Amino acid sequence: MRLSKFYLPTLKEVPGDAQVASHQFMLRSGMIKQEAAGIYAWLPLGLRVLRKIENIVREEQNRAGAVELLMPTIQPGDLWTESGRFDAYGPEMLRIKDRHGRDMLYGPTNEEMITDIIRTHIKSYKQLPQMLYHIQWKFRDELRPRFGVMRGREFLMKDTYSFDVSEEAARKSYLKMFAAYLRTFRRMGLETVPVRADPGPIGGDLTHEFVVLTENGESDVFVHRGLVGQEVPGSDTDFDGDLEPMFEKWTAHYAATDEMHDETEWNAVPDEDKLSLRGIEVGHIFYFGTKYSEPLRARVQTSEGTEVPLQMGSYGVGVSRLLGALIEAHHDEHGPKWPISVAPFHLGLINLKPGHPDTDRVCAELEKALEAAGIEVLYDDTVDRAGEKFARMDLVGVPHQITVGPRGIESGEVEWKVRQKGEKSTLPIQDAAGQLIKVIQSEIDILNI
RNA sequence: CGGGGCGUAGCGCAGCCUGGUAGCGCAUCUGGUUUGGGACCAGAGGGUCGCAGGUUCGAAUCCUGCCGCCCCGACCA
Repeated sequence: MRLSKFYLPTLKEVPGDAQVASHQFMLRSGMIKQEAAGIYAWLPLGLRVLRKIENIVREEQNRAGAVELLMPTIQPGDLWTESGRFDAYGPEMLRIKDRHGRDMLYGPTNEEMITDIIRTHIKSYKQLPQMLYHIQWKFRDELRPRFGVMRGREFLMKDTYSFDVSEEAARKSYLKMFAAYLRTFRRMGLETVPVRADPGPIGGDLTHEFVVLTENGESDVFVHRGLVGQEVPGSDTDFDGDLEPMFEKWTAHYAATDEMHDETEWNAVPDEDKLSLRGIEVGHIFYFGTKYSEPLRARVQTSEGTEVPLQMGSYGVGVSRLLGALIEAHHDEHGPKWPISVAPFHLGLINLKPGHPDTDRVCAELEKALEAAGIEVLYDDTVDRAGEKFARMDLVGVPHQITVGPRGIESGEVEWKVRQKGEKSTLPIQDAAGQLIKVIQSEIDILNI
């Protein structure tokens, strides 16, 4: 991608109303533009990252056996009256009336609708289990949106719903998602910890939050050190197999958010194993039994011929929130440091002297060779000053950056900077592309667990 | 929703107290000098001063109402 043809409105100054690093960088690097409190337009750069995150989430859902569908953002109020949540949900739910005066709403979640979709066609235990998900925009009219996309009112969420005939079967579905989430976040270069969670308005007894540990997250988290840095389930995981050992391993130690914190249990943890940090919740999984299937009359016949309500669970990932969480977890004073799997571009190519024939030629050749190998290149072909180009590339946060100028060409070299490490070195022009392809490809492979 | 603050050019802000028809920095455009880590000189364009009403000869400035946005708290993916 040539920068001269890309819409990348970067800002030198920090917008006044952005408090946290991730919000500031997202605005400054031209990823998003605020349109109202908690409502953002996704500019080209931001959308690239959003899509990458979305795709990782999608791949891992598919791997775990969930099937994608797409439900509407606007829902009829009827379904929510049926479940009793039309009144129970409160002012967080954006209610709308259509031209006929019918109650409609912008969906804050989809338990009712998915149950409606399932109940129409699923009548037998033989059709179970079912696990469906979609990645769709949600709206929750928060009292106080803040921190940019980390607490927006409109946000992109992946929500999965599982349907089983029995509690034991439902637990298996729950564990599939538990494993899928560990893989999903790790593939984005995030360290998350599953913590005991508050069921909240969705309800249920078996529930975990997946929390990214950072310095300035939203909530306090109390975690046993033993949970950090454990190996996540591999790509060879048999999701239909026994996931209990995995689950035990990840829930063996104490981990809770402040609202579920138990001082007595916490005090039993040896001091040297206590990690008291801030966390950002990026996923939340629930098993809630028949909470919705009962009122919505979603039932199946068992092998004994009796009729039972479906056992359900729901599983959410804050896709848009992950952008904020990722920047909070990986940045320095100049900008984000994107893990390669979610970076908007793999590599930034800086042409120090556009118009200089040799420099232009070398840049074009590098761009072509890299892109042919599947490397996503942001080629800065503008006539801006060098300093501005470097600062802007840092703001974009590309993992790798190469700089090409007449001086380097004379000595047959290009400068190569690795953002994560802040290291600079040089590469011979002749095999610069080849080496970069190898390095980037291996980095991609490392995260592609 | 309780408490606090702020709305003036794309962004960051001054001017408001003490009314006289809008300014600074960055960004943008033109010309020139520069050019290897956020340049310099000269010039230019861009604003119904959040909206509505009131006071006044005259309102960004004073008064009233409304809207929007931000912060703290309560609440939450």
